[in-house]
Amino acid sequence: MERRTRVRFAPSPTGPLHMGGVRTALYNYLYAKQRGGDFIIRIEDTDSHRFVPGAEKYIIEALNWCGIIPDEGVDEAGNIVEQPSERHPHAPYRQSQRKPIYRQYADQLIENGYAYYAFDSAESLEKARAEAEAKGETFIYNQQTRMSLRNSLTLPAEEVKTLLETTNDWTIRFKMPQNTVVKMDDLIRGHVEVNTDTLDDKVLWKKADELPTYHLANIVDDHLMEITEVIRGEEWLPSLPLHYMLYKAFGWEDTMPRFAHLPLLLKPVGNGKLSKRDGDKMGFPVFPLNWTNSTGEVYHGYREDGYYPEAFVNLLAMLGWNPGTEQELFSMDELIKAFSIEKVSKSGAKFNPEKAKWYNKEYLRLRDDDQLTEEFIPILASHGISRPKEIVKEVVQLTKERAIFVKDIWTVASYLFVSPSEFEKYGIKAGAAVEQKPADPRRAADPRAKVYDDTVTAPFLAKDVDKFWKPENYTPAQKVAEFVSSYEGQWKPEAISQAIEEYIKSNEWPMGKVMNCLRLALAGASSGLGIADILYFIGKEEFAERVRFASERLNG
RNA sequence: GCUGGGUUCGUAUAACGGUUAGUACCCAAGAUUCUCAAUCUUGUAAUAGGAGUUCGAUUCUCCUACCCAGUACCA
Repeated sequence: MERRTRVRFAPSPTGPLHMGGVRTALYNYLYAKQRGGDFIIRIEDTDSHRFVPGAEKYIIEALNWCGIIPDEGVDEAGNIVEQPSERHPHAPYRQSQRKPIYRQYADQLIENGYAYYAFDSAESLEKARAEAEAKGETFIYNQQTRMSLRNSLTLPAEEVKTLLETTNDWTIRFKMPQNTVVKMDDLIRGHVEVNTDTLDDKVLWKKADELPTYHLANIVDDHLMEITEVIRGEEWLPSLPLHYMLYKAFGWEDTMPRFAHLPLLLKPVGNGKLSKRDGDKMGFPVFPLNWTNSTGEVYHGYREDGYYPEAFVNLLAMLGWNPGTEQELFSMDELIKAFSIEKVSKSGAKFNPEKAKWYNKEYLRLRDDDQLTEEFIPILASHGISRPKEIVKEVVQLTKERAIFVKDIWTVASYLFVSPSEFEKYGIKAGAAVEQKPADPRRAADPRAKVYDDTVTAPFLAKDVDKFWKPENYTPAQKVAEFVSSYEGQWKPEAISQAIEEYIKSNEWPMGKVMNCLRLALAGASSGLGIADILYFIGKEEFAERVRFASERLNG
């Protein structure tokens, strides 16, 4: 009979969830939702030493921000469920609180000869490893070595009994069978075979803290929670044979979940997987949300950097998966429809921060103007500026195509609100909007490029001053300012633009140079919005005033 | 080292034995515009190497190289 699809995301609360983890959660979620199944959250905190306060909350909040809402394991208030209920029948969902469950399963394995007690001290094993390494070998606790170590297979039954009763640091190990080929199937990688001789006798349970290790807890919980597919990171692939053997040892082969091992997320340049350090070093977030570690260091999050959750989810979905069509923009609902685990690629995906920005740009364009305006007003306020909504909306409509993030609208339009004469007061840098382009690493910088000192001409951009603030340009520009002051036509950008152009043409001035010179006076740099657009927003008086200020500052 | 996984333009990927090897990001050029941005058009650029199987291999097999993961009483 067909079982209801149930998948789980099982993070360990050892720190903030990074984007690779979010992607794993996302794929699980998409898989479940497509099949009308359940997406479950389970916290794997069997290692108390690595517990990090706040990590669990962070994980839930991050998933929530992304719109990845668990069906089971997390309650409405965003807490891990501790008491069973109709909706959360398998509570608690935190492994540390499921402590009483596991021991019986470890015992069952011992009774049936699939596991044994091991009394070797951590020190003695470490010593054995060091000795093997000195000889250029690797020490493995397996069928070859276990008969010469201290465990219930080698010690007399009496002694085992005494040790179990009197000592406190023994473990239960899986008795990996000899020379057996484990045949496994992975939804992404296909058929994989491994000989058990290359595997070791993994610790399943530790007396010292009365807790199972990952392997035991994971299999037991997946079984009890009726998980049908395990979708997890590639780093687990080497453990898959052990997990297969465990299902077999428990006699749960009939309900064993199917497995899918996801490729890793790699750093944008160089080799290796994406790590938390990479992001801040290369200027992109690695985490969904900001995270402050115990030493007060802050790691950037996509949310705080201005990404829309829809864009973040979309870009994550496309990292290692594609629909086989040329569609790139997907809403969550579209992802749920289109997703297929078979189309997940096998190889690791290098993360491309430029493409990430592109996604956000696309989502920003898709935004409704009113909504975008609401999002921009607080940013404007944070720069000390308040304007009526209708005005802000017009600015937003005019500039949104130049922005990747909502906050960019400020960078691109700040001079519509603030005169260059007050740039310093508001912390505005002329030409900031065009200066952010990163250099192409494939192209060497031109050594002949002229270097300008912006501090000399501030708030006006030095290289533009050098190029456009010349008598043959600013004399006409000043005339245009006079013309504008007496302009009585329709107050629409198109009409204003037409009038100014006609005026310049009638005087046979060079259009481009005069316009750029004007823009320098109005915006502090020769790049930016159209002159008529600027005038439309700042008004005639301000227009004249800015030209006067520029003349005063730059002439002579 | 050993075991497992992987390898198509710089990046993400498409082509599941037959294509002029496609698309997107990036980059460049042109068009447009008062500049920049946007937009449109065009362009640069890839099957890691070597053997085989086949009428034909990006695709199947093997070898080599390189990359990644695992190799804990961590997950």
